[in-house]
Amino acid sequence: MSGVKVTRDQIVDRAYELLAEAGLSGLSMRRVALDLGVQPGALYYHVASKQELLAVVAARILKGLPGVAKDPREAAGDFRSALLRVRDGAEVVSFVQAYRPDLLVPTHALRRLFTGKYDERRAEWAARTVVHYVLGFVAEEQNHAELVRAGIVEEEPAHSGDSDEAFGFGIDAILNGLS
Amino acid sequence: MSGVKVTRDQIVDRAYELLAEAGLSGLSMRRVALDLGVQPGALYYHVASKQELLAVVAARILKGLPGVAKDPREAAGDFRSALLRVRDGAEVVSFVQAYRPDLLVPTHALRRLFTGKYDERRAEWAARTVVHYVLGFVAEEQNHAELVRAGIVEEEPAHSGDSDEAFGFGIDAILNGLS
DNA sequence: ACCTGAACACCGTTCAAGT
DNA sequence: ACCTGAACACCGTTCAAGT
Repeated sequence: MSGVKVTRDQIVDRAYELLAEAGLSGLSMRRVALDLGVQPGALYYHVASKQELLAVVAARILKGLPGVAKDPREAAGDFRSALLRVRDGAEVVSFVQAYRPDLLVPTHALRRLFTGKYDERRAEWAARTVVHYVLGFVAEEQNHAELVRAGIVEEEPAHSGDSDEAFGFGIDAILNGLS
Repeated sequence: MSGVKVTRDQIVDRAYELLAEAGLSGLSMRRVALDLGVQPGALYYHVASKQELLAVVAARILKGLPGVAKDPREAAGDFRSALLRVRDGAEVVSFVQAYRPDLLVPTHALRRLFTGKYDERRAEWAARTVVHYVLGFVAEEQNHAELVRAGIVEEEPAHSGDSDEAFGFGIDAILNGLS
């Protein structure tokens, strides 16, 4: 009836907010449409598919990450922090890395940091090694958090600083081995 | 009408086959029920939820992996091979690692291998570092493969041995840094 | 150009009722 | 004990028709 106008930016904004608030299972095309006061089909005039939408959302998750990082350790930490800011952030970014690897800033930034020590091929591999570790680590953190939230799994008594230490242990080992 | 009997094993078997053949998007409770000639609701007498079913399927994916591996490098390679044998294997195992970490053999095996060099906490961290890397690496490999299969992304001309080399580069660096 | 209305082909899960 | 039938509350995507 009404014929409300929607922009691509509004769609991306709402999708990002839904992801942050409700996680990946709460982010549906139909819910985005409902929140924007529009029929589901209307979204497909602005966005080709949910996958394309997720790619743009992933880019937004990583927006603000330094294109040129100081050192790899800090870059990995910033990467993890950005992922943790949004529910299921690692899963979304992990998918997009396979979908549109060019959209992901951290890999570029890390590759540049290794370009001095290695040839181009190995610098790429080194960057991906770090990225894979971070994504794997945070994916487990967030999957666990989702299960706790759903009441399927009980929270472990281990205090939260523990996972920071575990994360640090891992990248230190990796960066150590890479140099 | 008919009242066909189904066992939990049949359900798990069919779920595993569907995953291997059609990937995670092809594995639905309704499809499993259809293939077994039973109504969807019947499955819930044998299995609490799809998540529980996935946990058992994940255990089957990793079945046959040595509980006591020779060295970490070989253990990591075996782990990757097992994941690659089934479509979306890494994603399924990644989820189950957060759901029921106790079910996963490779983490145990790797932890044991590090128990000599480290105290208990660090041995656990070292094992998880390797596991996170392997899961992250294979998840990207398989996500990419799914997108190629769906025709959403074109296959890259890089020959397949390349990813073996990239994988080896990563674990070598990690294991190097861990010792 | 952009949206509605309505459909298509699906999901996971629950539960009274049947055997 | 185990299954059916049927519902509940959803999905992503397409597309003729309207404005």
